[in-house]
Amino acid sequence: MLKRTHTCGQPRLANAGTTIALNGWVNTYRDQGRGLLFVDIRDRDGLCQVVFDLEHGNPDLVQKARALRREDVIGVRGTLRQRSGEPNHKLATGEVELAAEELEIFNKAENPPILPDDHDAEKINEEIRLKYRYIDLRRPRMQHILRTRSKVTKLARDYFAANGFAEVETPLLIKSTPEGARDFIVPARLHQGMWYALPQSPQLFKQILMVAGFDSYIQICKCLRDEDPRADRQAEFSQIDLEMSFVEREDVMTMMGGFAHAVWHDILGYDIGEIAQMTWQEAMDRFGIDRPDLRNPLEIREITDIVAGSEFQVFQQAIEKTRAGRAGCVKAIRVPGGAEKLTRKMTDGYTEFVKQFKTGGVAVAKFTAAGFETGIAKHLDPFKDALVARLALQAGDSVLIVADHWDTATKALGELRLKVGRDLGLVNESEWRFLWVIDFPMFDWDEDGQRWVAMHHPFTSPNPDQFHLLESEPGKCLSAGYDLVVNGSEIAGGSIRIHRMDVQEKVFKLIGLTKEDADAKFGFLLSALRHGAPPHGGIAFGLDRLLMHLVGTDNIRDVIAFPKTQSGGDLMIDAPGPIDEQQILDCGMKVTLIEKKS
RNA sequence: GGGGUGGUAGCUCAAUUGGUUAGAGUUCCGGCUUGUCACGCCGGUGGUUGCGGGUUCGAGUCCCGUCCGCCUCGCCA
Repeated sequence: MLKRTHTCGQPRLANAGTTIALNGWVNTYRDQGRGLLFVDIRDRDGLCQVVFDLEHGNPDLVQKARALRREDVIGVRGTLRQRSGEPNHKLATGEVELAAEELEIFNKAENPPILPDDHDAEKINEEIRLKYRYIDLRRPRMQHILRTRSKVTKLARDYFAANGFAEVETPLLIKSTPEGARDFIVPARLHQGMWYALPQSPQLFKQILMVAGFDSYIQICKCLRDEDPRADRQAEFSQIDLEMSFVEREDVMTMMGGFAHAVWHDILGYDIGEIAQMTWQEAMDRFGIDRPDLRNPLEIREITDIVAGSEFQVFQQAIEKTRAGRAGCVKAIRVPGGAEKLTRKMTDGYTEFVKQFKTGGVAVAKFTAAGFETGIAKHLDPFKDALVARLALQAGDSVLIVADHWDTATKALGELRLKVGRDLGLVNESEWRFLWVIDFPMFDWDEDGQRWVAMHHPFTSPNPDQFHLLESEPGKCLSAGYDLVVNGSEIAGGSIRIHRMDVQEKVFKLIGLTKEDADAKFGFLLSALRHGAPPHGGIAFGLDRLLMHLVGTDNIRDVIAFPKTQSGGDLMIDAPGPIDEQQILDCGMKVTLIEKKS
């Protein structure tokens, strides 16, 4: 085999005059006639121009090279020389070329269905790219992304190892849990009729590792949740998972903040500085979302108290609503200069937009020196002075108003704020705005189930000063959870855990888990808590989403080597697929599909 | 489970109101071409219009069903 002496991105003018060899794929070829042929050879780190000509090579060599086609795999040996033509400044190797003296064709390639060309890739149907993922991954962009991913995981191992963390693997075949996402399940052949579940996270195992005295644990692991994917969500995803003993909230946040700092510094050369903190309540009030994008200057203000006396039916009806113990509300966004910037077509679109969040629409009014104009102006005029003060209105602004249940209005305006910000170009895309969101509520009231559900997960501890609310007013009890948010995206989330059994039992009871159920599902955890559990807490960093930010993509499939589609399929290996009858029988089962109702 | 959108040559797209033999660029194949680098010039191959049914003298186009991709709501402790 003709082995390489360099990779294709390496040759420089300083190497000119030496004999080198390259291995790689034929990226393109440019045949200039019988005596001269250019071939760009590509490997993981770049392109280098190879020249076949009659001055350096013999006629047989040139003839052999003329048969080369895109994606053939070759080895070339020859003399590196300065280009006699113009240098190509688009290539790192653009000043030199390899004058070929020897060519080995390792493998002729069939005419490729797609080419590994970043220029084309944006246009190519993703379905085709996923089917031929081995060609798509040859693209420089994809090589860069997956190598960045590798750098990040190495950085994580180095950073946490330096801080005394031990990497411990937790099992993939575990037991189904009642709370949370739908589990992927696996039949247990040796226990016929019984099932394993694949882990949604190593949560309970890492807590038990704390009880087991490991003190500080890290794992870069796969997590599996059988729920519908999104652009930034896959059923199978990776996280950097850690847990620490003898710590309080700030200790975990400091440790993880340090990691985020290291990642942005080492990968992007960017100093993220001190990470700000904000309570969940403030985030919801000002931004309508628990992961605010602070690059967007628009803010939400509640005006329920101001318009409480309004005769406007929409306001009245909203205020009279109650749900989950919260009164309905009227909230507004001031859009600076909106009177001119927001067209009728846009504001009509906004009403359609918010309907998907189950609210009726958006009321719009312009504000001028003379007062409110258009839309619901006449309903706002009676409250003009108070509204001007509350919203800091200036002539030329617009106000967007939603009146509904508290959670509906908050969600609708939170999403609308993002959309208006994008539409008007208010977001500085080159900025990084990090934020810790803290003081989450322990529980959400589930209207359908008429019970409390854990907002984070049921092992999250209340904040130290909140224990007394656990039984008296669970709805007001704040947790010791924390989310790390960057540019409106949650990239890490965790909490201080409950380390005392009596507290854990109270929480289970609150979320409607009977003692028997709790013992059956989590008996091992309760037992562990009785046998010397240290105060502990942890956090998990979403590796895929982290990479999306670092490489600048809004498609999670771009940062996963072999991702799945929205229907959970792998188009390359054509999974999922059927299994042999015998495989089913081995598990003591037979399969009967329930017919879909039409 | 709901909403939206798309599927035509290997790839990216076009095709008027339902009307001739479904076109173009590119890949590929052949020829030409000694300084190109998204090389260039000439010629050629290439089609179950996702699949199944229906309406019609006639369907890529209209209707019904179905499969697949993407976006999204629900969901994601």
